Amino acid sequence: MAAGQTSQEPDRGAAVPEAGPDPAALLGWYDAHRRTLPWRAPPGAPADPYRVWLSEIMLQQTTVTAVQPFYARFLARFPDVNSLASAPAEAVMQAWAGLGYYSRARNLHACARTVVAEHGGAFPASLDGLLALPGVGPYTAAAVGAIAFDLPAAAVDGNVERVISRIYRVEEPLPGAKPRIRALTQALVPALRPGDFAQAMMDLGAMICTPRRPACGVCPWMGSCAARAAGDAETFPRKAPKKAVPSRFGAAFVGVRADGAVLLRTRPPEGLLGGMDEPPGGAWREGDAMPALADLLQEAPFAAPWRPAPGGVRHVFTHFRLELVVFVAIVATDYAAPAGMRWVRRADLARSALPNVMRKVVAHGLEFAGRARSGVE
DNA sequence: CAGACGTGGGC
DNA sequence: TGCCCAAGTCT
Repeated sequence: MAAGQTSQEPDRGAAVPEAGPDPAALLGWYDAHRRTLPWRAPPGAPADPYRVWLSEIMLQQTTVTAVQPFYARFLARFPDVNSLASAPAEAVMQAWAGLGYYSRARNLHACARTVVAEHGGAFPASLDGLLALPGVGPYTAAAVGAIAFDLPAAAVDGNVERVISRIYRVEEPLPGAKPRIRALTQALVPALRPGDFAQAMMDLGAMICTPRRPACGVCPWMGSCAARAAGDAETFPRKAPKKAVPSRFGAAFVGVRADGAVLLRTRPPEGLLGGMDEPPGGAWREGDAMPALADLLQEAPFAAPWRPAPGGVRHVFTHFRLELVVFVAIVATDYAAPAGMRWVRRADLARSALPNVMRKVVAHGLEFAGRARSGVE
């Protein structure tokens, strides 16, 4: 659609919805068009709270496509809350490596242990009980409550914010509009099938009421949508302008043993990539350009014949861009790991808790080491 | 409450 | 390339 003007008031002449959105109409659409997802119980079957909770945590700020393989592997490895609670933290971080937002994994593990220690292994069936669990906020508590326990809770995620802001043409930008959107949503939650209603709202947002080019022509609520009537659905929800993301620069040091093993350490438990593995690295400094190689080399974790691998590694985080020079040094197989670090054999790298940015660093360093050893450079 | 917190895909 | 987006939570 044409985006239309961005600062308009409701058109006096525009068509106006004849009635409010009907939850039953949405449920009817859901029964016919619902997505089949691995964490979803078949129609009419009760949902497993553990699986619902696990999927909701994984899906926070993460696409269904990205979650699917992680969910399958994770569930195979930790089939129930007891197996997760009794697992070591490293195993959980390893299973989460690559999914991002690693505090979710820490909180997931803490949550499983809380459920086992304080709730006898059963998830609390109340909103307050769920909300008290680590990593469970207003959205997740409502989603698990509605889907797994039939609580008439409003699970308001990004999909629902988009759907509701269009239906009612909410002019206030996010995040300020959240309380209003939540109240508007809560008023629609049906006493029967609240879990299906929650999932229907998400499917509607994901399949029909999409951020760009919404398929208003096949929407079960098209007759009740103020934005559709005004022809500017795509401009909702209104959002506060974003800030520019700064760049940071630094060095990573990939120590490679003659037998191919790589030197890794584990990051501190809190903060960026908390609890995840990495090759040792220097500080990441904000700026406009990469510091001189000689300056970066000052931060080498130990003395070795460090050489910069051509190209480096770029990565984009939510709040900054990162550019790393990857220094590589090949050392003897009997070289002892410095304090706080360990040698990880090539075959074991896949089972380490390397976040993707650090996987890129290791791959880049190993590629250069391989070429250097075969004398191809 | 604004900022921290990953990653990959679409356009 | 760059910007936006995706089932948020915690501090």
